[in-house]
Amino acid sequence: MLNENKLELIERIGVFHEQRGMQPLMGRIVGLLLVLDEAEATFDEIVDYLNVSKSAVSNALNILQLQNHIAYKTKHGERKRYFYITMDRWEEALEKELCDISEISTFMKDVLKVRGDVKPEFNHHIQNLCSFMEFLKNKIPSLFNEFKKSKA
Amino acid sequence: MLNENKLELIERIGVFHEQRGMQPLMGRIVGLLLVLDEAEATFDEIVDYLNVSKSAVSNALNILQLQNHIAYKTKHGERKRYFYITMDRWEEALEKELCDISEISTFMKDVLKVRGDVKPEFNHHIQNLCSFMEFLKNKIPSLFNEFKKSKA
DNA sequence: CTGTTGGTTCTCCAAATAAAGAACAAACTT
DNA sequence: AAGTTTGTTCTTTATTTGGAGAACCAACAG
Repeated sequence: MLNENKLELIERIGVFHEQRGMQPLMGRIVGLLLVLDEAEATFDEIVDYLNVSKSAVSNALNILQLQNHIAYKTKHGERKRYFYITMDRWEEALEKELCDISEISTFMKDVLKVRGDVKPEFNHHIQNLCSFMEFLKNKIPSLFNEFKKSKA
Repeated sequence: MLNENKLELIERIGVFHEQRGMQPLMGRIVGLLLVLDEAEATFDEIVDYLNVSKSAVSNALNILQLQNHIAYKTKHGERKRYFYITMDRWEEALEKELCDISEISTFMKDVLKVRGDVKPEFNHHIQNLCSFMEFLKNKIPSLFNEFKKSKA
């Protein structure tokens, strides 16, 4: 059993991810795998800790794997899968998030294409937003670099 | 009536926002207000263009206003409201989005608090993620500045 | 005060989601 | 070959969501 702190934190993490489009159980599994000291759990452990059905866990784990949020390893002599969060790739995940946002500019460009010139100021704001998105996207790698340097 | 291009673009914009947690009609209204040459529409126009019920529009418009995505103005001698996207504040909106993401670090810090030291490497990755989030958050204002300078 | 315009609120319903549970299957054990 | 472990898949079900439609209301017009 998990203590109250951990349980509550799992729920918070669950809700956070839920609000970004994950289905509820997926977010909770992410929370669980973050909170467990060993940072991993088997299928059955997940079922027990979160008190949900096997089918729900099976489904959630598969989606999480497809989205590269988790992976699993096996241990010698065991058939069980040990699922864990691919924390070593947080940069990738975060970069994806950021690029995701800057996807706004792809459709904003299309907005500009279909808009007439009745509201030049409005159009100009859209232009600016697009430009900034470009700017930001290009900037991301150097942000990571700069960060790494500041750590060294 | 809107042409095929605009209609399709409205749907794309709708889906984009839907995936980030807006209810369907809200996203479509945002699309409509972006795509219309006048960049504004009355309540009834929205009902007609999108072919939905007044109740749905009323509800969606209220939420969009609460979230500061849209606003309305009135015109002399008319009672009608002209709703429009507050495009002049795209920086604010974007900054909010970015801060929203970096909210990850608030619960990641709590994760570190409850985690033991069994997996120091895992913990270290979390540390790094948190640090980068801080770094990014602090960097946002100077990114806007740098962008403005590059435009001038 | 009666009708009209512009919008809101309330009740109901259809569709989508997400999970339960049971049956199933593959791989390994004995 | 009979059972166990480790999941998966399929069917059913409870809950949530999102929008329709009608009744309602406030402001103004004649």
